Amino acid sequence: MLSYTEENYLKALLQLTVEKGNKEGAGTNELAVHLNLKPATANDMLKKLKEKKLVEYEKYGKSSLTREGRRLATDVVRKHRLWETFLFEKLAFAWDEVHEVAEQLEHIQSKKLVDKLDEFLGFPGFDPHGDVIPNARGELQMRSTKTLHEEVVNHRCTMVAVKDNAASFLQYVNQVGLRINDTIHVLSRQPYDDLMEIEVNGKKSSISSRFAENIVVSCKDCDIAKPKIKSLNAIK
Amino acid sequence: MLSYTEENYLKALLQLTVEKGNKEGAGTNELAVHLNLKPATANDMLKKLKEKKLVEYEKYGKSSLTREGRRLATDVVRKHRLWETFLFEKLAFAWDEVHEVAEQLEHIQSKKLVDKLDEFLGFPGFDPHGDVIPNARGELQMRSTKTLHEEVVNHRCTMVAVKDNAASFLQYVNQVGLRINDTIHVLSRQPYDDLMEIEVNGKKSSISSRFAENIVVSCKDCDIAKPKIKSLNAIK
DNA sequence: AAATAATGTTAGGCAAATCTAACAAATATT
DNA sequence: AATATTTGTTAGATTTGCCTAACATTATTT
Ligand SMILES: [Mn+2]
Ligand SMILES: [Mn+2]
Ligand SMILES: [Mn+2]
Ligand SMILES: [Mn+2]
Repeated sequence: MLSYTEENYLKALLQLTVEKGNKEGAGTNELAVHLNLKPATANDMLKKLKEKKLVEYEKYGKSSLTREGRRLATDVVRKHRLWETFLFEKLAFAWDEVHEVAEQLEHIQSKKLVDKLDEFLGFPGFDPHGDVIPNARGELQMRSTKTLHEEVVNHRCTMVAVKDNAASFLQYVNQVGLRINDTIHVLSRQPYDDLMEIEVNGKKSSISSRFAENIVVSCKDCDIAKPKIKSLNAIK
Repeated sequence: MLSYTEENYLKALLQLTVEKGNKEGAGTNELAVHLNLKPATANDMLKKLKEKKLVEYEKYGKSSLTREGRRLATDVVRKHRLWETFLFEKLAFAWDEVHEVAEQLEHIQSKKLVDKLDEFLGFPGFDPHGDVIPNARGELQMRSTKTLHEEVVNHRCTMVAVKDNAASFLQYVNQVGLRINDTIHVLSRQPYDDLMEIEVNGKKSSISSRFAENIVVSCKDCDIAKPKIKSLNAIK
């Protein structure tokens, strides 16, 4: 059985590696900053989790999760996102309020509770921020990581998720009138500072590059331009 | 802010005093047994909670909650019972499974969550075991503490709650076919060992005194016999 | 009243998770 | 290459919540 604290370290490592596509692993300081702790503390825990065979750690190297560590971390993420969905869908929390409470709820230990909750919510695929909810087998599907910042002028794309879950950013997104699944029309982009003008539901807004980098989108217009079939291992 | 552990001590004291009508307070050993800890540990915590003005404690004396301690403890009980109701009503948990999970959920800190949950459940008055759910102001109403064991032969009474929340007892109650709000007809009682014969929903069962002592009932037949109005402070 | 049993307290210790301060290694800058 | 900066490690200390073992007090029997 993992402690509340150990679960948080595993989750942090998952976010710092797999989710960010950072294949080499996370550094001790990086981990400490992410968890709001001192590097010395993170260092102790990395050694402890290595002992438990949940983390691969070598002195002065980058750390990453073992298969077992990743499984456990994914389960914490699954619980986090199911609870966020519950709070949002059933208890009418705003999307900028769910994360904080889910940080606590994700540590409740009861297989049955998670499965029943999943069922009660109708086996949702995504949480209120558009993030994929891992399935009961602990598998986490990856999704488009393309951001609005990379979108082409004149294309119409769909907002699928937000990258930053901080309440301040989410409230700002609300203010702009953007919601998951909305269609965004990119009207223009200033070459100097990448300031974009967009239109959503008939409303025009100017958004900074920092803002645009935190909106994950998918775009049919782009997909048509690219070849549809990525024939990996086609030969052989 | 209270720790998980401190909350458990306050809740234990509430259960050992107010709920059991034990006005003088609870002893250190008693508290330790209730929490599955050693007396030395409970002793440390009593001193700590006295410092925080949540508990009244004197060396070699009985301990009890201060007004503030009682308020906080009642809030934990409120959360526990709301979560039990959620698990039972919304997630289809059996009544013998809810307690264990609620022991964890009761420590989640979010005023908004509790209020929203209460609303979502339709402001329930009782949990799946028939226990009163304290209101949002932290007030806990008292209810009948009369047990089936004290019931009169030939009377018909209503099962309002169970005293023992252990899964083994609750499953036994299921087996007898008893549920909250069922009408119990007391058919007979053996003077030697108080073994009772009862009838519920057309089904007859023999129950031990130990069993009967853990079924809380209310009885119209008895209430009619007694005077209805208890004129406290009638004079003056 | 004395002996016994039950209950409660203290001292000292341990493990988990955190910190600070000093030091070491790796990386970046000049 | 030398220096400076960033990153990582170690040692030692602290807090919380728990324990055991010894001792003290209170309650119950005889
Ligand atoms: Mn979140
Ligand atoms: Mn989320
Ligand atoms: Mn319970
Ligand atoms: Mn209950």
